[in-house]
Amino acid sequence: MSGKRRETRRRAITAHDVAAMAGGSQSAVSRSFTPGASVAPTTRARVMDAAAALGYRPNLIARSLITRRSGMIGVAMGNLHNQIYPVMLDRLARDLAAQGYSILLFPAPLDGEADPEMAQIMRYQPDAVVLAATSVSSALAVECRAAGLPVILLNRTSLGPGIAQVSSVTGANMAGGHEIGVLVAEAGFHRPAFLAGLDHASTSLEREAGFRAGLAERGLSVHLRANGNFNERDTRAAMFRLLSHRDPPDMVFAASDQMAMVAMDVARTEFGLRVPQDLSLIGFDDAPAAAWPTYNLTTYAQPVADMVAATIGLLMDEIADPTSPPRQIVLRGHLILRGSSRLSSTHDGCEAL
Amino acid sequence: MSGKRRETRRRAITAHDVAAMAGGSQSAVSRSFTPGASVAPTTRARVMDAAAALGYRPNLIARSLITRRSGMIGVAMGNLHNQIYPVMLDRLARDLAAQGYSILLFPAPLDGEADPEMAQIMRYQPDAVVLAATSVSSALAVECRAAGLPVILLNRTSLGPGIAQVSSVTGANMAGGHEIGVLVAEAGFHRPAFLAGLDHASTSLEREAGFRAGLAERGLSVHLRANGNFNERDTRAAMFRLLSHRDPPDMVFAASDQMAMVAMDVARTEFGLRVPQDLSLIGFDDAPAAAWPTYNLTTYAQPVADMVAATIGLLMDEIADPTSPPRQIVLRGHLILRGSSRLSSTHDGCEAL
DNA sequence: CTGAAAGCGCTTACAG
DNA sequence: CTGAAAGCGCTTACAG
Repeated sequence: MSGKRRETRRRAITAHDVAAMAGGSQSAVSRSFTPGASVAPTTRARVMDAAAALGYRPNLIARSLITRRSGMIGVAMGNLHNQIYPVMLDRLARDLAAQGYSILLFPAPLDGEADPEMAQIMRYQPDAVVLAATSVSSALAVECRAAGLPVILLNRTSLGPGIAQVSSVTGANMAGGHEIGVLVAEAGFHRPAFLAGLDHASTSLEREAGFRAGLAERGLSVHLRANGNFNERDTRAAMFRLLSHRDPPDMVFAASDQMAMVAMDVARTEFGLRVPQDLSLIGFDDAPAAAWPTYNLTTYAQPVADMVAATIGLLMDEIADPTSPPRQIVLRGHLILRGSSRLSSTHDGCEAL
Repeated sequence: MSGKRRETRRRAITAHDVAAMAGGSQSAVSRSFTPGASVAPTTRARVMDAAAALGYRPNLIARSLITRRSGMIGVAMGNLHNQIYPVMLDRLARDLAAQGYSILLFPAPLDGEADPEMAQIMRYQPDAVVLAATSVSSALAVECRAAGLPVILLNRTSLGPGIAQVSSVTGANMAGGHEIGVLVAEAGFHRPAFLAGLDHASTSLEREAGFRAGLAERGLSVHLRANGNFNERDTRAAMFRLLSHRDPPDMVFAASDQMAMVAMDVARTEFGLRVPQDLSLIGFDDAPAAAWPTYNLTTYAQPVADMVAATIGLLMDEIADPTSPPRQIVLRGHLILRGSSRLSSTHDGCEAL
């Protein structure tokens, strides 16, 4: 009768089955599962009993076709090897689950264009999209938003045209870099170096800009600069160049903890330097390993929990009203002074920025 | 006319719109997007032109309702703080994407029961489920499989009843532990300790069993044992207990690299021990940080790429034919001798196991 | 409070 | 090769 393919995947239990068992209509079953719908309590009870007996749960795919709400949030994430991202993803997934949303994960390339794959994700009709990867173009983000699909950039901002047209949540990259720059200058360093990430990444650019501004305020400037590009290989090479320089740096500020840790390994192992006696190192993020005694890394801690909370807040607002104006949220973190740097904590921060 | 709610989310472009523009039926549009469907090349060309002009892409939610294939794979993952899991997830996501599948991510609790949340995921009708967390019960896995939903356990096996009813992919935990046990005994250690993970986790149990067997073959046994439970706090406490013992271990084999690294930090920082002169440390996984010079950790490398490939292979087989018998795949890795342990590499492996 | 009916956007026999 | 029609499993006006 039902000329099924040879698969034995048994036909799923539907609302009709429950209706038959409970002695009601399919509509009644649907209403019983809809909070606030008008059903007699006795009817709902009968339906729920039947549903429990049959193991019925409404099919969310079918529901989303009619409600135009999938309950899924597309998340694009590139560099899962940088500890801070799994930490964010974990938090995001748990907090979204608490609100009844699920994550459709989209692995973005580390470099290059991710837009085609991104378009594929949209075919699943996510209720919103979180972009925590640099490889999805700002242009696409702007386009999504124009089409009424909420987009939140997490730990990045949009550069270029349309910059203010899409929402973002970031740590205080500029302020953090600035605070570090000021402290470094005040601590008496003379040859500060910046270990940059990818040059098109807002995180790296903003941290560098803040760092340079902070140094400049105290009459210092970046002595050396090299690109680690947020990956291990380039970071190692960059550190080799910096430390092989005829006039090597006395401190290195890395655009991420992940790079700072690789930098420390190179300094210690390949150049026999003591940290912080011979070289001070500072990172950014407060990745879990930064606190491990072996690294004991001075770093500007990003407020991950707050960032995720803000992301979800924006998400919910924009889902509720797609016309709500985009917002750029910048959340202050705090500097954590650890043993990898000779720095005093006397500085009182820089509220001015 | 179309009494939309106040949201301005503009009506999506559908196959009807494309049909109207291309001058054909909605069926023709659908066929044009279905590889191998019978459409005249000229018709398909007209449709594709119109689709491109309108920016149309078939709605996968609607498609999956009728095809009963969602193209989504549910992935339950618990401990994203253990580096090996993000690495696996990244690989899994990229390899699945290459086959046209997307990941619906489900953050499993680190301990306790994840079954209710798991049931929620199933409402999205995933084509299969990958469980890489210990908190989803084997009972649920068996149940899914009975219902025709393919389930693959990744980096864990099913314990208890129904053990052979669900597919799994693991590294050679037993063989790896065994190889380490034999080498440790041959290297002349006298007081080996085992730093265990969660006692209900198959990974920890199998690695321990192998280790004990290897030691026993050479007339040695585990001198001390403590539970780190795969988290930092318990691991630190466990190491304090082991190293404070009146007769402390001369080597520690940890059930994961993540624990081994915490153990190394405690040994060095809190007890002033030199590694490996005063204490040898061995881990399991070959997490990225294990190779970093600071840790330079001897470890049994899990073949992550192979494990992911095998998982996808099983997935595809079981999706194609849900009646195909479950398989348990165990993939050999290899021991990587690094500086954290005094071990010789003369041992020739243990093919017998 | 309830059921019959329309419809979400597709795929797929079915009959030309 | 093509179009009209049924139907995937739901939600939601609509009329009782």
